[in-house]
Amino acid sequence: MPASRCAGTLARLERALAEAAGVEVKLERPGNPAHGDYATNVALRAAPVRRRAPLELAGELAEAAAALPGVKRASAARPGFVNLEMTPAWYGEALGEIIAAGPDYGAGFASPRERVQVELVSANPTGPLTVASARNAAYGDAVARLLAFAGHDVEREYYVNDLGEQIDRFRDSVEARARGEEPPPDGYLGDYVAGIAALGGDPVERMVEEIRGSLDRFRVHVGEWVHQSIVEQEIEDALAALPTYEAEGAIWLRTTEWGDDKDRVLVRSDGRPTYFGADAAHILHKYRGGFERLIYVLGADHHGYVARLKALAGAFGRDPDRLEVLIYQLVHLTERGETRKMSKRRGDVVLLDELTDEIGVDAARWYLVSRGHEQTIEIDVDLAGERSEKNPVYYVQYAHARIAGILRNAGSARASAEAPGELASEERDLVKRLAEFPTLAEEATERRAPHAIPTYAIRVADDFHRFYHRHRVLESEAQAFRLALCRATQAVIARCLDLIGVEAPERM
RNA sequence: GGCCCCGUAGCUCAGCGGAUAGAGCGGCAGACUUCGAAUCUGCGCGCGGAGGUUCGACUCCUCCCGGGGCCA
Repeated sequence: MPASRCAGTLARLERALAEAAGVEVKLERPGNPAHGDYATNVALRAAPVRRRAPLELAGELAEAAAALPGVKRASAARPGFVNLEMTPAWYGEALGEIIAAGPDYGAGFASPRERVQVELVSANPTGPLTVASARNAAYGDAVARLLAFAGHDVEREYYVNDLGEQIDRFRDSVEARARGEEPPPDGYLGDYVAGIAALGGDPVERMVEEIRGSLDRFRVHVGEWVHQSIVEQEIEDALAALPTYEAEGAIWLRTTEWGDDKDRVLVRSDGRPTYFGADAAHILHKYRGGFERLIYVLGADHHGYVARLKALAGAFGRDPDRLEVLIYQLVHLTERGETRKMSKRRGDVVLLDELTDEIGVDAARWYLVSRGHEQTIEIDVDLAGERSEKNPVYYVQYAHARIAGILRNAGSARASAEAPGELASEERDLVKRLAEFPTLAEEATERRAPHAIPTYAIRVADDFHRFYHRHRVLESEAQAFRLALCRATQAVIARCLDLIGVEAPERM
């Protein structure tokens, strides 16, 4: 575990304690208020190394901690915790730092900064995007936003599979509609086919434009649209750069050397590249774009691709760990308690556009990203609309709007982070919550786990609403401090919402 | 047959080695002449099972049971 590189008041306290203890310190918020503002198990972890009794060591560390600036009281507790209580001045300092950082609070923790490409969605352009792609988009885009917030140089890519049997079938179907005929029996039957036919021009490019429109409305802005037909022109270069071998008339890559369970064919005996061959050319294309880290966002049905993609990175002489494949579990749709089967070809799918029309972009993005990506999501089609009213996203947005209202009423009144004496427990809880944000954002980024953001945002809103109900902001003795607290809370909520592609309204 | 994901409150899910396991929804009972009630307050003997590692396990390891998926 690398030591946290986070700036911030909390991280500084951790570093000071780490110096005293000789091991890394991670402070946590104890569930029990009697255990103080912060606690650490550092003595328990250090005791075996130091060959000391944990409680005794904790006692010494507590003594050292008590001497640190900002620490009001420090005590040891069985079996070896060190509990800390902070001074009002420390809270003022912590809040002041959040205000000073403004929208950049918690940002810029990437080390080293890298050029990163996130490939997301990449659904076949044979039809509109479905809710399955919606999860890919919501998750992949949130990861990309976190990486950018960290300070990386991030590009979003959509890989357009514009070759192959499905594409031929799609073109045939559109052409049939254009002639006023039914699509062939194995063709695409959805209503959108006639719409594409009416537009004229290349059906695949028309479809790609539709997809781009859907993603833009979903606030996922793809920078680079890479076509398979273009990328495949680089396959000769890829073959030259890879340690291939020939067998049974085909060209192979020994992917087993990098942990795949069998070698893979790049070019068939008849000279046509396989899908894997196209992947090789595609990866070469990415490396030529100067990316130091490649991230693929794929559905669980693609988990078999992980080993071979990483093998390609290794075969190109790159570090396989810098090619990440993020696998998210699938979205299941239920209707009247029954699992609904979808087929893009048959046209009986639930579309991304339908989902956003039904419940709105904010609720859809929140919902799709608030579950862990390794968790299957169930969407009940019947309840989707109703669920949107119950969506916690509104709870969080309401906190933001409520603060906006207070700040409007405050006019030009002075805000100051300086603590006006002893603070109420609700004020301390809120500051502590906000102080967690840099660590939380860094962990969410490193784990590629954006669902931690909405979970945290609910807690922030929770702490704020509680504070609001028990204390007046305006015309109170502590008005200046509380206005600063409001501003900091609003900034953190806005940032959380932005990281998952949700709007932060001034009014609701 | 091999591989991947998941079993936590009635439902949907957080929790990724620490103290008394938390939210939302649903249910019950309260709080608006006060900065926005889309809010707040109170009510919950739940970690699928069995071993193991550890001072300490929802968390890590093994096996079993159950659900979903991929490949063969």
